[in-house]
Amino acid sequence: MTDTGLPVGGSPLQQRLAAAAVELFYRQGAIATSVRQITEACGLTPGALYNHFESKDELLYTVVRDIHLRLESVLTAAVGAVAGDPVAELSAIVRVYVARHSDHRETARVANREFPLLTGAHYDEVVAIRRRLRDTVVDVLLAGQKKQVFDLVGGDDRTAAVLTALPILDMCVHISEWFHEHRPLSHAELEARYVGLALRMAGARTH
Amino acid sequence: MTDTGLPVGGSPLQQRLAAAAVELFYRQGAIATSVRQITEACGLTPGALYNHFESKDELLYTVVRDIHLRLESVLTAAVGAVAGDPVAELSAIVRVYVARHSDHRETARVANREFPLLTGAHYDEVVAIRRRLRDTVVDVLLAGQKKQVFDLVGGDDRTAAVLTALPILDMCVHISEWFHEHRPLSHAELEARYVGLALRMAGARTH
DNA sequence: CGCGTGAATGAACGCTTATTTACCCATGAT
DNA sequence: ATCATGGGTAAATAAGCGTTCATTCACGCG
Repeated sequence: MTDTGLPVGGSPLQQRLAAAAVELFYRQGAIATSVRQITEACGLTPGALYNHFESKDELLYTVVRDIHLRLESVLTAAVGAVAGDPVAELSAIVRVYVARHSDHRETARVANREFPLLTGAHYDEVVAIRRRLRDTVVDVLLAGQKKQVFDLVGGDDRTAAVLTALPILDMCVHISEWFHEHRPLSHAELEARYVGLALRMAGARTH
Repeated sequence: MTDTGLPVGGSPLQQRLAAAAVELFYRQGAIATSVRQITEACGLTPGALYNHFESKDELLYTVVRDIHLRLESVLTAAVGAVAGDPVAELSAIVRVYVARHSDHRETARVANREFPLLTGAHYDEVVAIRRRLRDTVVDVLLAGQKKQVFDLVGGDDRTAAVLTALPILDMCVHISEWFHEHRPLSHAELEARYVGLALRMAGARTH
């Protein structure tokens, strides 16, 4: 199963347009990318886009939402596979995030940088997904704290868990900002190191 | 000494224009902000901007560069004040970063989000500052590793130090993305928790 | 064969953009 | 008193934007 991290729904041409849009959004941002550029990348003229998407905004929404949903689906699968063991759950979360933000950093970066451009219900929907993603980590940390396998900085309340979850996610998400293929580091090794960092941040008991 | 984190050089009107630009760039991004909006915020018409800046691009460059230089100056002062003690140096770095990215998060966010828009020599100059900022952290980690007060994840080479410095900076920098005043947390407490996290990540010996 | 349909086209729309230009007016110096 | 100048304005410019429109083209079905 090859997983490019790109949106998968819709007709073949919708997929090609979405892929071209992601590529361009990644390189120059969504605002600076014109409908002309997107369609030209598919060998079409501007008007053709409107046979497949309602507007440029709806294309952006589709792309950003699908990337988020895809991450969520991969994440819940990975966490579910080791349910009940907070250390394993946190490790799985970090591995998924690192993989997606180094391997598919174009899509990841587009989703994270451009989602604030969405408006109204579209924005709310994506923000809700992001909150669910964050809460997944918070819940794992709280469960680990309760089982005394974690020792969070700043106490054992929810605030402490949030203020540990956010930095963990921040450091993983922003791999996509600096990761370049020429770095002499395999993805597996990067995952291992970040898992180590996250476990330290959570105060995981070393045994 | 009130420090807004805003650019300070230039004539009074240049400062007002720069401050208005930062405010607008923060809320809607530099590309989506028009010269009209910037000058209107100062009670002027668009053409007036060109009496004080060569172009919109040069205004962006000035703003972004000055914010970076200001952070660098504050940072080197804070590190220099505790030179020789890696734990204190790392703590000072994190405190400066947390303070600037929660207290002055408008300027911080503008600098971090918009700097890729710069081109040519302007871009190179800002990237050079950012590299110096990063290397400051790397050097502190390496010094601490050598003195055996740190125990880095992944060994004691420079790669291990870089791969610890980047996550530490990432988590600090991106406070500006989620920090809102209504969070029930004082800046001092946020600093303390982030210092705790960073020391854990560096494997600081607890004594 | 002829028709319906989905999809692409090229041209135009109305609007906004950054920037330039010509002009005007106050201030301060000679 | 005169003049230069810095800094403002309104207006013009050229380009680009997202989007719409009438038209055409190619294809599958009765």
